Amino acid sequence: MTTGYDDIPFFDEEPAPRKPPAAAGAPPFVGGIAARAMAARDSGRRPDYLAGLNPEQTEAVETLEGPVLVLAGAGTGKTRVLTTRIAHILSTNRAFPSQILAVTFTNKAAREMKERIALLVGGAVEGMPWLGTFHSIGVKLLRRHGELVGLSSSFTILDTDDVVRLIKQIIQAEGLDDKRWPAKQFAGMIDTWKNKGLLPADIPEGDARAFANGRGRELYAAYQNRLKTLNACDFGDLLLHPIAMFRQNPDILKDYHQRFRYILVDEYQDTNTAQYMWLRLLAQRPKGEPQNVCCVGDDDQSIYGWRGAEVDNILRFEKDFPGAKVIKLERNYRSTEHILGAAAHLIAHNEGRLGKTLFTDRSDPDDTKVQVHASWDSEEEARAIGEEIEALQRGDSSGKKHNLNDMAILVRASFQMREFEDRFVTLGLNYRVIGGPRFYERLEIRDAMAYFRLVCQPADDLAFERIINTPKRGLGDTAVRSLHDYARARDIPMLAAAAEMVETDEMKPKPRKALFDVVMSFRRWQGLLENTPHTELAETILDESGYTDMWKNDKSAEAPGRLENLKELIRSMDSFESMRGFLEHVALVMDAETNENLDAVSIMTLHSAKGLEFDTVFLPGWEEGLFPHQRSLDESGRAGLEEERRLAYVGITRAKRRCHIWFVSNRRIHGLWQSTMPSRFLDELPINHVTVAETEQSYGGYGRGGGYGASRFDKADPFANNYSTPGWKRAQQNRSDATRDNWGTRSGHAVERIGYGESGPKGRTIDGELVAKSTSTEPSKFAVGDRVFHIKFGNGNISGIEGNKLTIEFDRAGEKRVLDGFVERV
DNA sequence: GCGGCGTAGATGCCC
DNA sequence: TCTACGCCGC
Repeated sequence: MTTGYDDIPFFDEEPAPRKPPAAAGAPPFVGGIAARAMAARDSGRRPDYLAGLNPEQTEAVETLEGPVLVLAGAGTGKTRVLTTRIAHILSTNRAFPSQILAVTFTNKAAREMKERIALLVGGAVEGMPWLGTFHSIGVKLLRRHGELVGLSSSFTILDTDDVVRLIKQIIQAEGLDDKRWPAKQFAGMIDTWKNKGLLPADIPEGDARAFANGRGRELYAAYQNRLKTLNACDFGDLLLHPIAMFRQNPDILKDYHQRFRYILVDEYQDTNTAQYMWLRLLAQRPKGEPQNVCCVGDDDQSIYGWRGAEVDNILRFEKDFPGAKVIKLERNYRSTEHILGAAAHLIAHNEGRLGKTLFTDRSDPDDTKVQVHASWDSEEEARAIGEEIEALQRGDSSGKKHNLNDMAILVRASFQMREFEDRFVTLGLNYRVIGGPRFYERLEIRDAMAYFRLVCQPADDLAFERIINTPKRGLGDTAVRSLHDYARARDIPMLAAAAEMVETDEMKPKPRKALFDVVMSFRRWQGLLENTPHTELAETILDESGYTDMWKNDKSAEAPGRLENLKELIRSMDSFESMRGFLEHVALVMDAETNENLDAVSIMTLHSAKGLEFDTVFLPGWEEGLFPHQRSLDESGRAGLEEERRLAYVGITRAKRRCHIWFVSNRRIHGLWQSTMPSRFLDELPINHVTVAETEQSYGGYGRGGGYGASRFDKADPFANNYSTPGWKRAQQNRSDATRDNWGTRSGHAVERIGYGESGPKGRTIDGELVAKSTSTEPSKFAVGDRVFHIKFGNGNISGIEGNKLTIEFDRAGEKRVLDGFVERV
């Protein structure tokens, strides 16, 4: 039994776990859990949290010593194992929460794990300081030890947009043509190198030569230097700097070795080389000491090879960690036999697997086979899926009505979404789109953040350049260029240069005055940083800088929404302790809240569907070229095909009860109609778990065999229908044009765009929800002055009505514009 | 400082 | 075919 781990010396700022006044030699307590666990043990009962685990899961939870690889198939209770394992470590007093390193890939996963652990151990564990994404843990390490790699603790995290702008500057500064050598492309190259853990000195000759006439390495080095002077990091650095820091400072690494008694990694199949190196460093232990590393993953769900993930990491685990125990979780708790059978048969076509086969022992009387459907073109596909959804909504064969929330359309590529959006808007069917640009990528949010960044981090030149003339202050290109030159010549940040320059007469009086005002403002705000509440400061900054006024004076349609977003930004700062903490959050976390009260079909890519599950899943677009995607095949050959197949596997295994696969004969690609072949994956589905849906449409007869030969799902007989005539197509076109002007016919039809910032293809964003523009002229069922209730904002009074959009003064949340469908009269 | 026009590019989007 | 972006002209 361990004792005394609370006196590890090196984290002064972090309160050591409280040590209860226990008798000498007694184990430390973690809240009341230990007591409960011991009581359970002493009474001969297993602790509650172990109840209900199957034997493999139990083994994965209880094998705490030594390296463990848990191969957890889709729907086999992976998260449960991870969280229970942590709960088990905690409640048996093997470690304090702060001694467990648990890494996830997404903030969402981290959040969910925290919540579930809290549930398991009765909420008695205050947080888990080292549970987070690779990147957020990287930030934490760098805030502590950044000076060892040349970063002060206030460093900024740049997002891809900042990075591209910075690289562009460097390319230009090097006298290169930034059109011939696009910054975006080079940013991508740097990202690839960093994923592999390569610093400028390490990159392969060929790579170095490939860009800017052989100056790739030089530019990469210049970029890294520039980051250092900016006191900034890109995402890759959040992994690479800690690696360098650990390598150069073995004593610090050793401290962390002592600290982290247990290491857990989720989604191990998605780790890239840099993450692997990072993990190896932290997982090292002196000979004879157990490496308590537990990696959880599924090689069959590795779908991020294109962004540097190395499936090899998981395939090689037993070699990397000698003596590793491999536990397979194959008992599936999610899907029906037919769905699992279809998925298993498909994925069996991949080579180089560790080999798992999912099974379920729950038989389901109305287990339906996976259904394959054919449509003539993508428009008909959207229509057919829409009908299927509405049918389920009305009630299935047994009369059961289904919620839209239990259905999802999972596409291979985001352009496929549009067709569904168009269709659902005309149907008035609620949907939500998940993915795409994020809240923090909105223009106004980025501007505001630039102000905050510069206040917290005066060396942040990128932020400075972003806002120096926003709002317009008459500090245009000329002024910025001379500031830039001045700063470069003296090797000081631009804000500092500005402060100096206003003391000289290098500038004309007008810009000089403007610049002087800016400099003084920033001085003032910096002075307020320490002892003003940060939300108040944020508001002050946006008001005094004239930024709020800029949007207030803006007459464009987006302006009110942007002001609303700024308010939302400030509101969301409330839950953070400081402005710095908030900045970090926004840099790392980009989640948008979903409105769970809205019943809506989810539309998302297969990639973003990983980890989710739905009763009914629609998988459209199973055609050669789209799925598997041609580019994947071209770029990565067989490996690419296998990754595509894993993607198909992920798609099918998202379904709990019903899985509908669709393919079309004609799809518009880059604007051109092309006739398409059914995906080879269709032929890889087992006939005994799949049915070919009889076509409901007038379109007659795919699957008649013959013709093109190879596939069971052969192309439709082009003469069996009249949809291919130019006239028909024109009619279709007219129809969709007409609907485009009049979509949102059903008042209150709600569309939620999660993660989408700027207005989507249509409509506008009101309070984060993209709302179909309604041309409805029917009188509102509400009247000005009505007292209403909104699930998120509470009670309020209607102060204005415009179609189906209400302006409401909420008692607590202030003025909001919401759709009438979201409120009810009280 | 904007709007109009021409051009390139058009998987995936985590942190 | 659609779009996003950069450049140019006012």
